[in-house]
Amino acid sequence: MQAQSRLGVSGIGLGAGSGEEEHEAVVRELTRGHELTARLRAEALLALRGKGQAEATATFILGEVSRTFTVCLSIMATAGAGTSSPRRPETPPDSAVSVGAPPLRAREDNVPRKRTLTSSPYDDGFQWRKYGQKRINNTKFPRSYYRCSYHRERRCPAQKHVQRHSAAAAAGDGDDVPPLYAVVYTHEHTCQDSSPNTDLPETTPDYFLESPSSLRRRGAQAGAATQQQQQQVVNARAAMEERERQALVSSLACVLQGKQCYDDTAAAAVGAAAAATPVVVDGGEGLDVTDYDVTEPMVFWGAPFGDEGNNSYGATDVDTVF
DNA sequence: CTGATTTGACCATT
DNA sequence: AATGGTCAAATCAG
Repeated sequence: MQAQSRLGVSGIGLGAGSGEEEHEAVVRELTRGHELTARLRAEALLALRGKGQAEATATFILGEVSRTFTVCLSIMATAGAGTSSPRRPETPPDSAVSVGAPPLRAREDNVPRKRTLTSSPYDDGFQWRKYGQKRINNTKFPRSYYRCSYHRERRCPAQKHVQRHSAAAAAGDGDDVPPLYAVVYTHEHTCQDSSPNTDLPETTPDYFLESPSSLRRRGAQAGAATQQQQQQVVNARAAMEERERQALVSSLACVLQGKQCYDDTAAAAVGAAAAATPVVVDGGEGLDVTDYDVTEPMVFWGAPFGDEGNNSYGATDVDTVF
């Protein structure tokens, strides 16, 4: 593919070019591979959506491939850190790049944010629920606001804002290049941290147990469910999710061992749980499928991005800067 | 019937 | 006042 020819011209052959050039070439090719893997992943997930084990297997394997690229890039970044010349930050794959343009001013709320540019903003391994959409000044496409689907029942604070990036799409290689979207993530997911209901307060507000629309509809009715009934619902959900998780673990164990898994129950559950359920392998070590997402290693959590510029993380960036 | 999405209104911040 | 972010009633979809 293109990568090979590029390797050739960049003189990465034995003894050719400086070490720094070689380093940059390797990073460039790894980045390219990472990017292509992300696109393949998006395509595969689209094609295999709802296909149960096949979907889970593809998710897992492509996640592993992606992770491999990530590890290599990480190693290369570490190796390159000692070089004398100042290195600009690695350019992550365009399928999930840290948005490089104008640094963002810290917000009052001090909420950690990360920005990515991706062609598959909805296949990030988490389940999201849209809660708003807004037209942003001087941009062609509206911005959509999403919250983690477990925002309510597990009080997961994760949010993301998705806005199509028109300039990047227009500058693409052709019609077959998928449009890019700027995604801003705020807060980390906590919905996978622990058993779902242990950290709920004794008096869990109705808000966290039932959907707003459902609450509204039932609000007029007299008999709201007792807290005990609500807790039973939470426990039941947690038990169901735990069963799904166990099924996913056993299925992925089959995959890891190169065996076909014929457990229908497991296979069925995998389809439902693959996207958002952390996988725990035998040693009890967390193996979160979502960690393999290309967005993870190339962006970071921490203090809000940047310390200057405007307060609208991405308003103008998305449509005009790229 | 229930959960998800849409969309205009409202609020907070600059 | 302008703008972005969120809320919540209305609506849609399975």
